[in-house]
Amino acid sequence: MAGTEKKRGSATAAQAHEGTLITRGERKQRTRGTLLDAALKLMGEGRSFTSLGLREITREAGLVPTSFYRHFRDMDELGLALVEEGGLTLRRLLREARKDGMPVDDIIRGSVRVYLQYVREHHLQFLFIVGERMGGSAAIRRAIRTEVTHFTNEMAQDIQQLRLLPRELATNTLQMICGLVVSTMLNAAGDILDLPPKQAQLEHELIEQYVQQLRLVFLGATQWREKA
Amino acid sequence: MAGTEKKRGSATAAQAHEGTLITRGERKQRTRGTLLDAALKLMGEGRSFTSLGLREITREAGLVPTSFYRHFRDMDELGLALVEEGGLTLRRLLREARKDGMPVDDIIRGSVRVYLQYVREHHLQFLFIVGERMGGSAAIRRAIRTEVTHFTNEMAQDIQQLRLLPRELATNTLQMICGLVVSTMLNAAGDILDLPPKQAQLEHELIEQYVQQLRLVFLGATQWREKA
DNA sequence: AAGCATTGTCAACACTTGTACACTGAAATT
DNA sequence: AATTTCAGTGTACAAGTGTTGACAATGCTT
Repeated sequence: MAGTEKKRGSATAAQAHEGTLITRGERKQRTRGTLLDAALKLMGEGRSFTSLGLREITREAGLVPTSFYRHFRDMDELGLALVEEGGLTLRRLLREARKDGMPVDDIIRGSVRVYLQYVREHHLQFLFIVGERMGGSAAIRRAIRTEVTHFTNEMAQDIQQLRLLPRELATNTLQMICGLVVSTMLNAAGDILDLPPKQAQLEHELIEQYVQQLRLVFLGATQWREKA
Repeated sequence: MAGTEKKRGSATAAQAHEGTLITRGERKQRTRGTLLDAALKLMGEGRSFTSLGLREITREAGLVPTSFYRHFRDMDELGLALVEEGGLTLRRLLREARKDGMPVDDIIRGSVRVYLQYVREHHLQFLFIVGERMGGSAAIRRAIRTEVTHFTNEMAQDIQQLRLLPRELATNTLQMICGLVVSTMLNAAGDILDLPPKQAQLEHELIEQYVQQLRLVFLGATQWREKA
């Protein structure tokens, strides 16, 4: 599953003289990417991944149907590749947030703003993750769940290191809290991406609601006392 | 959409003498139900609604494909009927909870237990609602959202009447809180229904996590102060 | 009792789908 | 320079799809 790299090590005199580099494996990965992008694009047009067909995707990618098999055994395998890609996108979100640091005056509102901008920048990936998280095939749901759990744990770790919450919270508790935060934000992503365009008013209300929800969660977190 | 009742009022000598009542409209609604059940059953076997076909459903229902059109214009319309059915199931949940009253010693854990039992009793409906809430067709997502919003508002009303939270909370705030509660419980339903069977350990941990999350939310709610 | 309305059936249609197999051309290996 | 490997092509097929139209049976109306 991970490490489909072959070894492809030696790399003799491959990408030699012309501008467009041409080593074979690279070309392969490129059209593989074309397939993934085609799937995402179709989802962007309102289709759900589950309803996509192999032929539809190769058509969109400008390939002949049978080429599909050179890259994926079936649609489920392509879906798993998309999950992996999406997982990477999630990590990058945390990494960037960590680097930039959050606005200190209103951490939560700032975070939500940054988050939603990020969601929009990668809206196809989020469309896929949020849409298939509960509706997709068993294998894909499972994979997404794993990815989201990892994300949650990383977030918990970050919060601990940045001391954003009282540090007497047990690790389990912290994870539980982050689970709530993450599911809320995935929910938010789904709602926002589903909004009819150019509805600034509705959008603002939605955002404000999610800001409040997160405020509530963090308020609860600061008051939390471990059970007896 | 609502009120497909025709008038069917007069009801001459219809359900006359035999045990099985046979009035025409009744028969129709019965096979209509068979179609809905067939769709739900197929989902229960791991398929997602979006991936179901009209033929598949009539086959499962023991009908010929063309009969489908006597009841629904297309799959989307059947989906909307399922949403309506699901919405009804949600209301019943609130109604029963209201009637039974909650255990006073540990309201939250009790509620979660009752809720999850209810989810299991109607697992097909929840499978559908939770699964298509973010992944289905635009029309279906919209309908589910409406239904969930209504549910949320009813819940807010109940909480207010039962004085389960400090009554100085603004209506908006209360709805915001209930929104968080509802999305958390839908999330819970999705997780629980996706659990491999006979995994009592995992299940218990999951439940405990959701109990804690709701505790956190209510803790935050009792501490909430309206913004300036 | 006669006529109308409507649920369900049957046969057929034009497509689309996933997959198999043989083939081509060029990159990679020898 | 000769040979092997393999991403991408072309053709073909069996199976499944949504939809049409004409028809049968039976409940409902008058």
